[in-house]
Amino acid sequence: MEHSARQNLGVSAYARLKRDIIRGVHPAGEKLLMSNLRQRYDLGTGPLREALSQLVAEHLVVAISQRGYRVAPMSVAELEDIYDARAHLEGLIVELAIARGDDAWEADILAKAHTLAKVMDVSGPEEMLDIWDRRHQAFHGAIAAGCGSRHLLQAREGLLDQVERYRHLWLCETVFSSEALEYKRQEHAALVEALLARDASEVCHMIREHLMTPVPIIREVMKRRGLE
Amino acid sequence: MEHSARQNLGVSAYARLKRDIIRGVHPAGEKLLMSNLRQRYDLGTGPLREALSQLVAEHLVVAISQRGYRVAPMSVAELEDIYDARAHLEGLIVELAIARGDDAWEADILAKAHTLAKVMDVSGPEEMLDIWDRRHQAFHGAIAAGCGSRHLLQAREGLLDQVERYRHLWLCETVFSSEALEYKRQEHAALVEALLARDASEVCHMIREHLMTPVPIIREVMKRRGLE
DNA sequence: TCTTTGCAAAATATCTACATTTTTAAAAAA
DNA sequence: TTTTTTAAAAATGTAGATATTTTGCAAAGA
Repeated sequence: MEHSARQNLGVSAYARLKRDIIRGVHPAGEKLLMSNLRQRYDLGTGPLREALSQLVAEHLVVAISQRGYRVAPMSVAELEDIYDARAHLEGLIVELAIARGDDAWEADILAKAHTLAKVMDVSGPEEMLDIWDRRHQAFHGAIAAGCGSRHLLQAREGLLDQVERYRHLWLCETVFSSEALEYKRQEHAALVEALLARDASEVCHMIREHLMTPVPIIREVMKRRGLE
Repeated sequence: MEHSARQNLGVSAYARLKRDIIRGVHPAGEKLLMSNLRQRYDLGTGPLREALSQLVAEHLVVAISQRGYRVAPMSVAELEDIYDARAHLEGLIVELAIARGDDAWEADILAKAHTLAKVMDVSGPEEMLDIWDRRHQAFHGAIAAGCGSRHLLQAREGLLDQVERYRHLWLCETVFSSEALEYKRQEHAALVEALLARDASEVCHMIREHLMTPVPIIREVMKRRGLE
C-alpha cells in the first residue's frame, strides 16, 4: 500500500531546476546546457526537456528553437511590473475574501498568523529562512483562500512563481535582520485585526503597502549586483 | 536570410494538441495514449511529452505518474468559477486601462472594433467562426492592453486558455445565429462609447455583463451533452 | 451462483543511448 | 579587417530497452 508512488523523473527534475533557478544557482540569462544539466542532476535529456518545457510555460525559462534553453532574464522594469500586478490582484482577491470568507477562514488566518509569529532562530540561519518563508506564504495564502475562486488563486500562484526570484533577493536581506522581522510582525498583526473587522478598504490599503515594501530593497540589491 | 526558422517538433505538437483539446477532438477526461498520439500527429514520444508537459503547466492536461496523460476534466462548477474569476480580473484590468490608457490605446480599440463589426459570412461557416473569434479576441485584447502591465495581461491569458474549451461550446452556438451576433455588436458599440468617455464604473458593469452572458448558454449545452 | 483473489500476458509509460541536424567557434583565405 | 571554410559542440529526434500498470482468466471463497 505504501510503495511511495514513484514519480517520473521529469517531475523531480522540474522541482529541482525550479528551486535552483529561484535561488540563483542558475542566474538570470544563463544558458542551460544540456550536458551540464545532465551531469548536475544525473538525468537523461528526456526528463530534463520535460521539466524545461514546464518551466517555459511558467516563463521562468525561455526556449530558443535549436538553440536550447536559457534562464529568463531579470530586470528592474520586470520587478516593478510584477509587484504592481501582484498588488492589484492581491487587492482584488482580499476584497473578495472579506466579502465571502466564513468563520473557518478567519480561524485559519489566526492559526497561520500564530505559527508565523512564533518562528524562532533555533537552528542555522539557512533553516530559519526556509521556515519563516514557508509560514509567511501560508499566512498570506490563508487570507487569499477566502476569495473562494480556484482560478483566481491559480492566477495568484502564477504571479508568485514569477516573483519568487526577486523575492529571494529580499528574503536573504530581511530574514537575518531582526528589526525588519519585528516590523513585519507588527504589519501582520495589524492586518489580522483589520481582516477580522472586515474593513475592506483599510485591508486593501494595508496589503498593498505590505506587498510593496520589498521593492526598493530589491531594487537596491539588483543595482549592487549589476542585474539592472 | 529567410530559412523559415525551423521550430522544434515539441512546439508544433503543443500547438496542434492544444487546438484539438480546445475544439473537443480530445474530449474532457479522455486518456491520451502515447501510441494514439504518435500515430495521429506522426511524432515520436519525446516531442509529444514536451508538448504534454507544457499543457500540464497550463492545466489543460493532467499527468498521473506512470499512468500517462489525460485531458483535464470539465464541469459546470469549473465553468462558473472560471467566468467568475475572469469577470473580476477583467474588471480590474479595464479599470486600470481607463486610468492609464493613452490616445494610441483608444485608436487601437476603435480600429479593432471596426474590423470586428465588418465580419461577413463570405466563406463557409467554419471559416466565419475562426475570423469572428480572432477579431473578437483582438478587440478585447486591445482594451485590456491599456492596463500596461505585462504580468496582469499574462494572468489574463492564463484564464483565457482555461476558458477556451468552454467558450468553444458557446461559439458554435452563437456565431451561426445572426441575432446573437447583432446583439453582441450592439454591446461592443456601447462598450466603446463608455470607454472613450472613460466612465470606469459604467464600463466595469458592462464588461461584466458582456463577459457573463455566455454562461447560461454554455451550461445548457453542457447539460445537453451530459458534461455536467 | 456471485464475488474476490492471484497470476501471467499484454499494453503502456518511461528512460537512455545513439544517430542526425544545427549552431557555434576557430582557423584559414581573401 | 572581412569572409569562407572547417571542426567541435550542442540540440533534437528516434528506436529500442526497461519498468509499471492494466487486463483477462481461472481458481478459491462466500
